[in-house]
Amino acid sequence: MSSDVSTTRERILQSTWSALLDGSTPRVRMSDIASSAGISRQALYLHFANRTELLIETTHYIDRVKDVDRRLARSRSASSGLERLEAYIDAWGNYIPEIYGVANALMMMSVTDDDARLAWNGRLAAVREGCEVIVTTLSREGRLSHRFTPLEATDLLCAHLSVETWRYLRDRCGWNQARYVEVMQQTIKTTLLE
Amino acid sequence: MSSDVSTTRERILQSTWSALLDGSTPRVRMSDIASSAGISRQALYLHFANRTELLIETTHYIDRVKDVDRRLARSRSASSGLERLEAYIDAWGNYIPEIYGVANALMMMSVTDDDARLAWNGRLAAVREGCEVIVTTLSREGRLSHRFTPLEATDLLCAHLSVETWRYLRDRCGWNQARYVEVMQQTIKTTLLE
DNA sequence: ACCCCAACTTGACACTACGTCAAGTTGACT
DNA sequence: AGTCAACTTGACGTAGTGTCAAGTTGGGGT
Repeated sequence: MSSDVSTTRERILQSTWSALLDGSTPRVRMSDIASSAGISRQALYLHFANRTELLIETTHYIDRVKDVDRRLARSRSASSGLERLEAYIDAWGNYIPEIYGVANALMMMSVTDDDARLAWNGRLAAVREGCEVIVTTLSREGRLSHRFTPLEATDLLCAHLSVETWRYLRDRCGWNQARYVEVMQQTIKTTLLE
Repeated sequence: MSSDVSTTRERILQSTWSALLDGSTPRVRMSDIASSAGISRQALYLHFANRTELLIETTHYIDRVKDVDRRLARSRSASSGLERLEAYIDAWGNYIPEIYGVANALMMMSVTDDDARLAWNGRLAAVREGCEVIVTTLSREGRLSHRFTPLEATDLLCAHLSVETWRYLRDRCGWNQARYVEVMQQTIKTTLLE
């Protein structure tokens, strides 16, 4: 029945998330996810058309479970540009660890799979939109550095807050999450503000 | 004869480089490289043990052809930390476009292939060593920001100069190479210096 | 009590790309 | 004329994705 379907579906999504969460596994296969969800590999395809769709649905699952909207709400509702910036860095910077595994898998699929590329571009566009609002607010308040155009400032903010930069400092350099956010707060403000 | 061997080998390395240089190709296959070098796919394995070895040898080929040592010499020979930093950002920032294709291919192989991972880690270690010298010099001169430890400053410098950040600003945001270097010069100095 | 149907299972297969193996061919040098 | 290194062709093994076909199973409706 339909409640069974949704239960299995949730179990698959949860398994996908878990499998990708601990970056230890180099490449999570469909069969890994299936056995971890307690079903056969072929049964995955009764719920998701292919690996890309499964990954995309998993990002939506994480957004729902971790309530990404609530996290970002504080930034949107802040009055000053500076408060918005600080809230955004905090919210997004602390959200990256949650979606990193799936994001990374999607990024790698983007090389060969158009759907994966589109989906990942969509996620980036959403982050960029958030950055754009902040930069516009800062610009209007005259707090934006004169060294960049608002467009460049948005690009730079996105680059600082990219998953790749997070991975570099966390994985490769061994920073802890709190220090990562702290340094990003400092660095981005030093870079972007007048 | 041996001069033929070296000619074929060079032709393979050149083909690999060219094929990876225009990021348009999603994933360059061994057969692509072979036909572009005018030999059979199997003949590649007479010159290189596997795809990873071919990629690693291609990075060395590029280093040789583009004379990476000469490019970095100006940074090493500069007297002040600031001059070293500026020369390094210029040299490395303008070297990234040359090795990006191969670097990216190596990074992607690193997920599944240990040799690729080791080789890429080695390249990063070399860059990091360069960054470390600069940060140490700046620190000794008292010009380093008090916001970070020298270790953190080195990490941040590496992150700013990472291939990933270059790709983000160049590919995704469409920056031109000159502006990328210019903004990196500004941003890194604003971030790291007292 | 019976049947049905959706969710699942098992097993087989096509596809791609890497890497290997074996049996030629070719051409320059001795 | 013969040898050897560089190359060719063709076949095969492997891993992982995705597809197909033929069962099995258990809960619900009649």
